[in-house]
Amino acid sequence: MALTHDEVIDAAVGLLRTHGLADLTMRRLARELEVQPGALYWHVANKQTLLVRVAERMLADVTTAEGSTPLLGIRRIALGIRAAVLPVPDGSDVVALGYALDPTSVAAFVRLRELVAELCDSPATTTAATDLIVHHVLGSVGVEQNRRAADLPNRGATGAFERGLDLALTSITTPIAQRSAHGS
Amino acid sequence: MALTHDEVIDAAVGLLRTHGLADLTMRRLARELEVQPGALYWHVANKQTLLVRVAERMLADVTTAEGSTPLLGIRRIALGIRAAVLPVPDGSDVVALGYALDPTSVAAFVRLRELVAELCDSPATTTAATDLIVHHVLGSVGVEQNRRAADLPNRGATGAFERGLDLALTSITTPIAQRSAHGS
DNA sequence: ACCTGAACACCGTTCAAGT
DNA sequence: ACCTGAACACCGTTCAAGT
Repeated sequence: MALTHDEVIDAAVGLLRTHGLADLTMRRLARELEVQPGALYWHVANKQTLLVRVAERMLADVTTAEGSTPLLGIRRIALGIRAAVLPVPDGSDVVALGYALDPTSVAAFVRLRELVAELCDSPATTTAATDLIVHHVLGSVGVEQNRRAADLPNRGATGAFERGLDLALTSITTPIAQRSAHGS
Repeated sequence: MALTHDEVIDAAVGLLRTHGLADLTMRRLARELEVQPGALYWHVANKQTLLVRVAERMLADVTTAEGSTPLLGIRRIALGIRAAVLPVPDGSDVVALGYALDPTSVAAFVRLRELVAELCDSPATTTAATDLIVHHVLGSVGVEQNRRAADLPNRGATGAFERGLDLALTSITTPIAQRSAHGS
């Protein structure tokens, strides 16, 4: 019975989850699915777009349920994304690629931006604030995952992440009144 | 005459600058230096540590000169890191790896943290704020570089980056008084 | 001390040809 | 429509052996 696109993506996520990016190869994936490597290219254009779909799938279950306030909703989604990506080796690299190439393909990112917009006074500020939060989430996870892969300690990473997130959130709720210096 | 460690790193930076990570291979590097691939392993332990040295070299010339105020100094270093990394394809990936594995190996990161510390009331806050800034810089550059590599537009990227940076800086100078909601 | 030669176990992608 | 077989042009790393 014929292979489907979804089976390919599911197998790719499984491979990433258990072995990391170094072992998520087209050839290994083909072996897992018991087809020849060339068969995959009927279902996906190339490895890059495969990875974008993998990112989508990884974040598909992040809850975007209504919260009491926009700020709490933002916080919950940020924590949700972190929780979804952290256990998947090299997950932050894959999701960062997806965010760069197609930020609207992930519901959690779209919902995050909507909630941020409720607290911002212009689309430009909304974009800047959303990016700040997403970069912090993916950057933090990336550091943790790179260190883990190199057998380095991650002491206090969760606390540091949450403190950084709160700083970012503080800046969104701070009126334009107290603005810091603008150089050059 | 014998190859030196520095010649290897310089050639690696050159390869990255002109062709990106996909073409920065140990074999290609060896060809460039007119040696056999195995020869490189006398000078570097493996590709991963080579990349960490490449990151160091990329940021070696970022100016950490004294500014009038800590805030302006932070801003200048952040812009300097961005300017150094942006023109090097996949530079943000390489530097992010370096920041994760050995954040003290880059003078610009160390100086950035010192300046942030002058505005923070605890080491924990200093860490969170420094990470927030670094993640924003590298995340922004990463998005731009991934999009460029995929022939996607980067309209208004510089402005969006600076707005995000200013949000992050605002949060540092905002007293603990006006703190945003803390959930769960 | 520094490098070559040669091997080992892999890659992503393409494409004629099969069913 | 979907896949095989086979090829093309590559990878990182190791290590005996040479100088």
